[in-house]
Amino acid sequence: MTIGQGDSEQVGFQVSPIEFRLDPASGVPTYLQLVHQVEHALRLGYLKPGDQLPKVRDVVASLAINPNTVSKAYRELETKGLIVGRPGQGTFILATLSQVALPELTGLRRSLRGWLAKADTAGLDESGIAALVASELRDFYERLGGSSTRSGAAEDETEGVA
Amino acid sequence: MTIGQGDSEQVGFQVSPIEFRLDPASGVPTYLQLVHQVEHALRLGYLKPGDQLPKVRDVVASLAINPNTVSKAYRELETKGLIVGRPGQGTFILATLSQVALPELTGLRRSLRGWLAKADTAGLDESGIAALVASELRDFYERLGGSSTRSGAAEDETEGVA
DNA sequence: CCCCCTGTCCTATTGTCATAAGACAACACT
DNA sequence: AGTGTTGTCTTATGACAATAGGACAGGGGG
Repeated sequence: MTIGQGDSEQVGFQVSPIEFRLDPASGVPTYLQLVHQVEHALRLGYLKPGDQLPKVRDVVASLAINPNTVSKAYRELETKGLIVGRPGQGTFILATLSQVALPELTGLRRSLRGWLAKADTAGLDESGIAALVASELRDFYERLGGSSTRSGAAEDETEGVA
Repeated sequence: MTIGQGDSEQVGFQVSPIEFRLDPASGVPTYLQLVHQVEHALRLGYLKPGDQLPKVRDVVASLAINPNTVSKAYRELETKGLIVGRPGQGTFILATLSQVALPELTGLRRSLRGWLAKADTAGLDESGIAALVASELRDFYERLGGSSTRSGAAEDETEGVA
């Protein structure tokens, strides 16, 4: 039972490997939160070309928002060339934003978890950690002025970790 | 009498120890960005009770925004009991949100900087780092459900990168 | 073929954000 | 007392976000 169309590859996930969440306190528009979450997943390799995004009506049901809001988010992602919507089938990933190999990313993730545990132990709560990270992240890239140790230029959107 | 503890000297800073910044791409309303920045500074100890915030008209001048927007931010902070506005004088910090002693926070900051450098070297750009941090931060507190693990002191430096 | 599912589009309405321009009230200093 | 500074408030206007409700178009399976 193959799900994939006659395309060159197969899917593997009928249900989406991503689950949207909303943070009403962030102040970020709903449609932008959806956009950011897809972009984040693309950067971290959680989503790859061919993967299917949640169906519009599913997102509507799970988040209790308006179809137009989801549509606006998907439209924005499609404009960027990241996804494509196919009526009757669903919405699918086209490109990737991943920059780092999986193993390296796993290492970074693990050490970051260690730091988080340490921050938690020190008494910082989620807001405090977010504040500290946001502060250092800003300082870090302010000091660099855009020049990374590697190469790479991208000045897309930035998302406050708050 | 005014609220100032001492009456002759309490200053030390005519100019505020905080400087507002705006990120138009974040989607966060301007007035909320100001609110968040003050709260962050309070959590990290950059601002303490008695400190003076930038004058409304100064913020207006430096950020090129409307006085009403700054006023809305300050009003929100005043409602929360964090600051107080005194006509003719300025706006001042009332409470603190700091949760961690300075030395511990400094340690956390240092190891975080190390991690950031490592992530940068690995090829992650600002957006990628923000994505990774946001992802792990969410996972971390999702797993805890709100219960912190603070018991002992943190002594081990986060792995790698000194 | 027909029906259902999918994404997409339309109009209208409501609420919030940000702006402009001006006025007022409390305080410090001369 | 008078002047200038500072925070606060009012009114009106334009833009955007999100909603409701309905309609249309492409694709697949019975």
